[in-house]
Amino acid sequence: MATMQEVAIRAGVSIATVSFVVNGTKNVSPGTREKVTTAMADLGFRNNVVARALASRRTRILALLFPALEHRLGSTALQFVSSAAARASELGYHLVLWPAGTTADDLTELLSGGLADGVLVMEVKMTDPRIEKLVEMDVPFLSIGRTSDPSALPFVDMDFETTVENGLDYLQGLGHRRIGLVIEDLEGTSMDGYGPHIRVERSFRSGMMRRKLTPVVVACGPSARGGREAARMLLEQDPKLTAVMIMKDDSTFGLVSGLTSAGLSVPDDVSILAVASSNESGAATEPVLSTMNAPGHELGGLAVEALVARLDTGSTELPHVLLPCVLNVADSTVVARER
Amino acid sequence: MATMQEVAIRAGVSIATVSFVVNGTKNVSPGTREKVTTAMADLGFRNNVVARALASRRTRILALLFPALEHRLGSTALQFVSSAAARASELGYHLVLWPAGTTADDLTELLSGGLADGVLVMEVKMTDPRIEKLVEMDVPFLSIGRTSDPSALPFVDMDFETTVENGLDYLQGLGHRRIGLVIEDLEGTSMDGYGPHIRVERSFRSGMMRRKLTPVVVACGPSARGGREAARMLLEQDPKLTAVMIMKDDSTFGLVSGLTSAGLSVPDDVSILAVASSNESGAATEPVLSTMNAPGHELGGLAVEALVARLDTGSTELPHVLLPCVLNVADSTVVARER
DNA sequence: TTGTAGGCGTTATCAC
DNA sequence: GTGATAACGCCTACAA
Repeated sequence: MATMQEVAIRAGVSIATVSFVVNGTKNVSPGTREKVTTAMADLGFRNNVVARALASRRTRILALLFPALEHRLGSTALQFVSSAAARASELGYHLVLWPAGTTADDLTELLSGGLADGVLVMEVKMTDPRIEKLVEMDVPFLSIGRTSDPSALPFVDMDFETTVENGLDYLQGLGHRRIGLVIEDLEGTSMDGYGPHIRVERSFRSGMMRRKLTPVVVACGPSARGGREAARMLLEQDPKLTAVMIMKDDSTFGLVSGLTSAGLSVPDDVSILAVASSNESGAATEPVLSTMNAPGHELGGLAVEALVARLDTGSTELPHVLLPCVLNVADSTVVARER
Repeated sequence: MATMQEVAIRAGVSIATVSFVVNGTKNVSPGTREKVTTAMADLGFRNNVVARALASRRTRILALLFPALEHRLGSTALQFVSSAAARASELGYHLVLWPAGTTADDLTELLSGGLADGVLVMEVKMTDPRIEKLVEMDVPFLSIGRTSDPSALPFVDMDFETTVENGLDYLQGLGHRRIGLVIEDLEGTSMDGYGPHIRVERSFRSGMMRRKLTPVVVACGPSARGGREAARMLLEQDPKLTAVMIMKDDSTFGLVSGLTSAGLSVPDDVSILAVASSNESGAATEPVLSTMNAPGHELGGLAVEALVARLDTGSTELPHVLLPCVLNVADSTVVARER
């Protein structure tokens, strides 16, 4: 790991010149450029990220905050991360994942050195201390998901309203009129107030009302057991239910098995539509689930693009990107049949 | 974000003194320490990580490389990451996840600046270019998992041999003699040659032989479909199978359903033992699976400890830590019944 | 116990 | 087109 100094000496030029060719900051005559590049190659020069960061106040590093570690990184989150990393790389940035707690303390510590040029925040809650901290510290950021009042903040997010609406349209088109919704039970957890569930429930209720239908909503505990319990509660509220939308991948199997245990067949008696899911998750169940796939891939790329645009161009406009899930019909949804 | 300089001025001391109290590098009289700390508090001083890194050639950052992004981060990997992050934090380090590709190129770029003091490598393959690169660059690292010849390298890993042995003991103790193994089919993928599957298969075969039993091994494709297919293949090889060990969480449900479709009941006809799994994964199936839980939590902590020990004490000894999975008996394993 | 001053490896502003 | 040369913010002998 040679330094610029060493390269400069070997190339017989000044250290400044080396810097110019490394960064393309200024015009350098083909001759000296040649000398410098071969010197770099000979010495195996690698620009020192830390020194560069100190001098230029930019690292070309993007930090992706995720309170990970509390629940598993689902396949949609992974899609998001991976496409974000890819896009960042294309744009000349590096993406690192920061397993920061939900609190904002140790976050401060790292950002204060300018270790990252910008920050992506995942798993945003309706009111999120991290966001507040970022605003306070004046660090360029972009959130995936929205706080309760996101109008003044840059974000990309799933368009839950449209997603639910499309889902209801689809199910209604199949003749379903008694439709239930299963969402995750996050009361009392650190994820209480988490946006998606709230937005989905709200959209579901209003969408059903608008259709003159009665919304049946159930909160679902963890894992398969939670799903089975949800099935029981759903049937308790409406024994004649013919369709269920569920936004909780790890409980979907339990839901199916709960319905089956109750003597109902999926999809013949009850259709199931998994929301904010993926083909991969859908394939894990039998029958293969019809899903509304989370646009994790697109959002990841868009998030990075928006953030980098802000960084590179200094553009100050606030990106507000909303993408709905896209319907993928498989084997768990069929035409409604009265019971 | 005040600088040390500013703090020094406000406290009426030299910048060096501030540095001493910040780092505890030297003794400082209670009086001046007091002045400095209040000055820091007043100004909201935050140590600049980048500057510190440049001057001291250490960042107190640990990079965790994972080729993530190719398959989802399972719950055991997550356990690992989260406990590693926690332990790092306790030891005064920060853990960042680096979604580096399997290749070693962009890895070089970041490490060359000394951005991370040390590196943890996950998902190590039998022969791994990243490891080679790290050795070449002389970056302190520790791998989770082993290359094919790890004797000269520091690692922590699951003890697959013991795990399989214990699993076989347990099943044999229940009277099972016709036991199958399902492992992931990684041929031709970038994970081909990946250690765990190879080690597990090897241990299984030799363990069965030693018991004078006939090993039945099946490679399993992705998702539930793969599991069903695996069930078919297993029964094809031995229709009288009474137990199956499976190391592939996302296909376990498919395995169960495949066996069920074949008219076999789990666990009455066939016991199932999920290896390198977790209670969480086990609960996602019906019946709840007996599992051999991956020691992800312990390994995460140990990995960080070992790496930090090497960093802080300059200790040069090579940690070779092996931990077996621990058996958790649930509802999918019962006494063998002849068919 | 505290202060002085010379780096750490780049970037960037001026001159030339 | 190139080359000095201050920063960047902190660490750390070495002095005092």
